[in-house]
Amino acid sequence: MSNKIQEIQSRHALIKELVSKQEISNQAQFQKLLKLNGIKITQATLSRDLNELGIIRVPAPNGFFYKINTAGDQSVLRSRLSEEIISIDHNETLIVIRTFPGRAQGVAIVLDQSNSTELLGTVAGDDTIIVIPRSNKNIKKSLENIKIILGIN
Amino acid sequence: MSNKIQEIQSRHALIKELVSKQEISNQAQFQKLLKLNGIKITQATLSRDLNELGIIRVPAPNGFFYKINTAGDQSVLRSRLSEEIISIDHNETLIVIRTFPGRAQGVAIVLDQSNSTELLGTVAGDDTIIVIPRSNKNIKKSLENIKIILGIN
DNA sequence: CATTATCTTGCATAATTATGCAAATTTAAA
DNA sequence: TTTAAATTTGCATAATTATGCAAGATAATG
Repeated sequence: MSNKIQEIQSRHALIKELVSKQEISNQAQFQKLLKLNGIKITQATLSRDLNELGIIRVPAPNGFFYKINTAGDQSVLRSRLSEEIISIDHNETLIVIRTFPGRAQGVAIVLDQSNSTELLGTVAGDDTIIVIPRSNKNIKKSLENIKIILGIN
Repeated sequence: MSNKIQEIQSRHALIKELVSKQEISNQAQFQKLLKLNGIKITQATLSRDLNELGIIRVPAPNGFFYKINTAGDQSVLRSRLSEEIISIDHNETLIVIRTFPGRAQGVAIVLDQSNSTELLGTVAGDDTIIVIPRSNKNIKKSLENIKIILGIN
């Protein structure tokens, strides 16, 4: 059998399919479902697959279930992040980032998740982000920090 | 020691604080950090706390780390305002409140409806609220005011 | 108060997930 | 094709997390 990559990709596709269609609570159950669909792998491989796909186990009132980690996808966007940004400006107290329409939320999430101590937080609308710096005194430093996080020169 | 609830709430607050400020990769490490902050609990209790708070362990390229679950079951939390709040911070001119994902609007409404003369207004995103104080001069007073309104000690 | 019910926690351990290593397979290179 | 490098996988087990149970603590009730 040639083309291992396709084999893995289709297995990953099935895993994502399954996780989105039913509530799976552990890997043993997951394994069974895969088997029913003709995919036989060990728990070890499944564990690796789930981590690669960013599929996580979340607690719920009635047990646990697997779901796709939304934050995981942000890393993919990071490469094109700078293309979504129109301008970064500031006054004495605030930094304002303008983005393409509908992209503010996505960009803001990256800033939030950077956990930079320079930034107190962000609020994003549709195409505008307001960034609150930790202090007004070195706001230029915060600005530099933002540019680094977003990968802008 | 009376008022167990407060004790638990402050422990939960510390847990949320820790998880949002650093990358914690397992419960043993978590336990140590809590101990450094004067909270001694077993791994079992920590496990229960994390599940109650919807804090999950997510895979990353360089290991695992805990984070607050987006789209967590807020049903449990909905009753307790203070449990929805991760941190309250400020700089010279603004106050920034971080909340659980999707809870910023709900918390902001409480602040808005308090009609406090200390607060000019709020702007809320998904998990961040910006509060604008009446004056920059006594921002700490506004901070206290907010904590009273939200029932935080 | 006294009594009962509810809640919280630790202990010990079960349940579950992650991973080092070696074998097998696949891909790349010569 | 042969050889070498890289990738994938299973096995066994380590590492980590969840939980039944009992004891103690707290809250509720009369």
